Amino acid sequence: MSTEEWIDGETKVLEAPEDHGDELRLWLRLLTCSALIESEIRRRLREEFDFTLPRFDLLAQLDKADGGMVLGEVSKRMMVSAGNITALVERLVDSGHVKRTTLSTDRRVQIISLTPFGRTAFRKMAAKHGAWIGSLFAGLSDKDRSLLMRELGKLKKSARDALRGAS
Amino acid sequence: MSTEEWIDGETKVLEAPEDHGDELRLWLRLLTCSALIESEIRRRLREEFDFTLPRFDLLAQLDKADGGMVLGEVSKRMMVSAGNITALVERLVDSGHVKRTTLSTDRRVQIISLTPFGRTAFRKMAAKHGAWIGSLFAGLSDKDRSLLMRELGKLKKSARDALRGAS
DNA sequence: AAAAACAATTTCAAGCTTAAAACGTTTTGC
DNA sequence: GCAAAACGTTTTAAGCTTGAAATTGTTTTT
Repeated sequence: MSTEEWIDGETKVLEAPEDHGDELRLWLRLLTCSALIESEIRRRLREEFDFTLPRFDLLAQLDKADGGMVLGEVSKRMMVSAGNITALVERLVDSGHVKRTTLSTDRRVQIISLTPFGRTAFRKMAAKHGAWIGSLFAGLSDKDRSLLMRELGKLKKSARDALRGAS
Repeated sequence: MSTEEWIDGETKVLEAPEDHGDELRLWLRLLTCSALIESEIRRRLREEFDFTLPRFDLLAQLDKADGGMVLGEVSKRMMVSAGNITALVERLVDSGHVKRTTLSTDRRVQIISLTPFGRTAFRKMAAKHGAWIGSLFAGLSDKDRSLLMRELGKLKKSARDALRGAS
């Protein structure tokens, strides 16, 4: 075996890893973690409160914002399409958790907010939700958590940067 | 302020952090990362191949398994309900990517596998898919990736352990 | 002030997802 | 051998999700 051949072999391994195997495995594991936790949260919300995760998420957005929120803002924060929000809000209004008003100065704009009933219901669920998440993450030390937080921050930035570049 | 009060205050902070704020922020960030990456992958699959992510994922499972796969196995590996698979497979059979056969020794069991067309189509998409993931993760160093992999491994274990304990 | 551009939301069609019930099929226990 | 339990899959009803087209309302141009 000549030196050239050997170096070429190494070079290929080092400089042309075009299969992205590491990244794919990492992505798959990230997805597994999300799916595992998310499906458990969905199950418990349904069993204990007869509620769905999208409904809970929307209420959570409204609980953070006082004075209500414009539909478009809800859509952006929840990272779902605008059309999605329409039906979701419709059902939450029906069930009495949310009320909607049209902005008087711009009649295109819908503002939604929690009803007192909605706020009470949300607070009750949120307390349990926090405990569930707590128990699912209980196997991680403080160090693990802060490490994970930091690394996910880097990933978020990496993905956002890639999106900016692509669009 | 008495010593008792002061210690009690500290103790509360150290031993009774019942709001789970850290864990919730971590969970939210994990979700943000998944959603960001997943929606981009969905978008590109649709734009470049007119394909959906669930269809791609199912093909990926079949590509890994040679000799086909039992429906129940597909369902478990994809972490989706059995009823979901039925319609998904139906559409993939219609589009010619997948073929299905009934196991002769147990007529309850359906085995599905890639058609040659399906395999070709999948391989083409998978190559692109790998590159997309690669670019979305490009901002992470090797060190970051291995760290993230390890920490997500711990999270996976933590969540699974919590699930075992709860059920 | 028309006309055109832009904006926020809704509607629509298609597909995904779930839990629960139903349907055949196979295995188990007696 | 046969009833009952277990199993793998499909069906069903309800809700979620999307992108694109349509609707309605506002602002900008001309």
